[in-house]
Amino acid sequence: MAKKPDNPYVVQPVMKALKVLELVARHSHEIALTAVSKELKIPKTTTFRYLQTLTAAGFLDHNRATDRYNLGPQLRSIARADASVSKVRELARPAMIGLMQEFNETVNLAVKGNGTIVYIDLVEANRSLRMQARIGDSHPMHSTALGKAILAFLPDAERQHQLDLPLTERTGRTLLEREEIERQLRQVARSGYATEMGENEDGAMCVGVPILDADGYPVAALSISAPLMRMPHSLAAKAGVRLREVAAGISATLGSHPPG
Amino acid sequence: MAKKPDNPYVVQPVMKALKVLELVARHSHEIALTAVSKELKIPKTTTFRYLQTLTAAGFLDHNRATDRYNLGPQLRSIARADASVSKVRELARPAMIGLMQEFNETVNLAVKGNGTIVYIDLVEANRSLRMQARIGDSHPMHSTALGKAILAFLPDAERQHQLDLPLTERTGRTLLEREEIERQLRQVARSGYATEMGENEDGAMCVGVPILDADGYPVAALSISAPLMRMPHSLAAKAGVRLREVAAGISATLGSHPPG
DNA sequence: AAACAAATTCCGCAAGGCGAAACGAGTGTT
DNA sequence: AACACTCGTTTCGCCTTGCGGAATTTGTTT
Repeated sequence: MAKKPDNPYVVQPVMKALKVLELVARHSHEIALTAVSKELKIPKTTTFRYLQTLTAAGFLDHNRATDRYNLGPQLRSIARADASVSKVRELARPAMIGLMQEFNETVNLAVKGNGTIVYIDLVEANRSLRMQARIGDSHPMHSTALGKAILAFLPDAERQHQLDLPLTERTGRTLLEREEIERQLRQVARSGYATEMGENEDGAMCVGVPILDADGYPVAALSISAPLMRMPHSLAAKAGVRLREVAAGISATLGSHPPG
Repeated sequence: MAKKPDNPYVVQPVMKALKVLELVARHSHEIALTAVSKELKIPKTTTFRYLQTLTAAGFLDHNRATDRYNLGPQLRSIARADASVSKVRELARPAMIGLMQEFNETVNLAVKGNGTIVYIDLVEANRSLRMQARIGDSHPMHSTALGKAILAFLPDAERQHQLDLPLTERTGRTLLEREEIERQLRQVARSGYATEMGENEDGAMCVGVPILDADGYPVAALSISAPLMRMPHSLAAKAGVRLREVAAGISATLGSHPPG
């Protein structure tokens, strides 16, 4: 009876719904219920339910006028985000290695999550006292140089929205006053780089800059992190300037694609 | 008990599995079973099954080494195909309108399906006797100018594979001999355009040219179709030359993106 | 080696997915 | 205008099969 007895853990409704999703996607054009049902040999009622579910989840789009389905915003959004992350990571990696060698400190790459930044790559300095992050970790925006760099270049509305979220206190130095944060962000927008001194992790500091896409939107951020003791303000400023240059190069390459 | 009683036709396992897919995708990095389970408040066993299913369908990828999951090839493939189709359609539309006005005949745009071509756009001439295709229709490759244009520029291995499939006889004039078809395709490769005279639909003809991506792969084809009586060989040749120019422009714009 | 954590397997229950059939809306045909 | 047809939607009762707690295995850390 089972059509795919390969893996006993395969959930049939899910598998069949994915086949529906795939068929719709591969059709290159909106397709109707009956056509899907016939093509996949799945009873009309069942197909109907899957299409409804996929649509409710945003993976498909239901054209009321023609009663047909095609790819939905959710899938496109996921694909776009994934492509963006891959591309940034790929473009940034060589530059990150260069920066690591230049400063002999850990270099981090992160993208914007929801109220947080998520590390998507990092190149660690070969020192015994190293920094903490792991790929996939997420930290608050307001307590990291990576987050501040992104916040400073976000469209006003979105920045306000982010700052409206509750701000967690990571260390005694974490900035929590709205006024203070906004003042710093304006400064970041002017100088082009953000610094953070023990605001996210005691004894650690970070200098970060945004990476902008063709529309000037901060899709990611690049940073150098170090123990506070190894990175005085003067060196941090120097790092900020270098980061700004490097990030500008990456942004330019990203932006060379005319927006879709 | 039901979490989303909105739509009574929503299939819960499918919906929850899609949430899992979305979470993994949004995580920007590979994620482990337990993390997904905790995040979505879905029992570990169930989450496990969904991850297995999504992986079996190719939507996720399971990293055996780290026992973590991330986006799979299927999703990327769907996204790529979709983006490609959208982009070609968008780029080609103005040119298609121009061609329609120039020749006062229907202009068609199609992509490669599996052994077939699929119409993804068309601009119809305002004449009483018009051609037949509708967006989403698919026709055999070997019996259409669109298909021949694509076949002629396919890598050898793939072209052979396509021609190995059974060739349906659409009209009395449809080419069915392997030798004859291959000879024509070589001619198409030389001249840069393909013609078809009553081989797909009695009384109708078509002139088609390929649209190539940055790698020279024929992702789509552009054609002008007309009743045989209105388009003698001499005019068809003229149309072929124009189509070649127009398609070259579209191909160039497509190719301006360095490959990912 | 023990202790822990995470992934996989097992199993019985009943939630809920399935699909035949009926219904209704829309379209085209005579 | 009435009819026939197709396609999408809804209903309903059967019973498959998905669910999740718990046990087991795997592999990682102290």
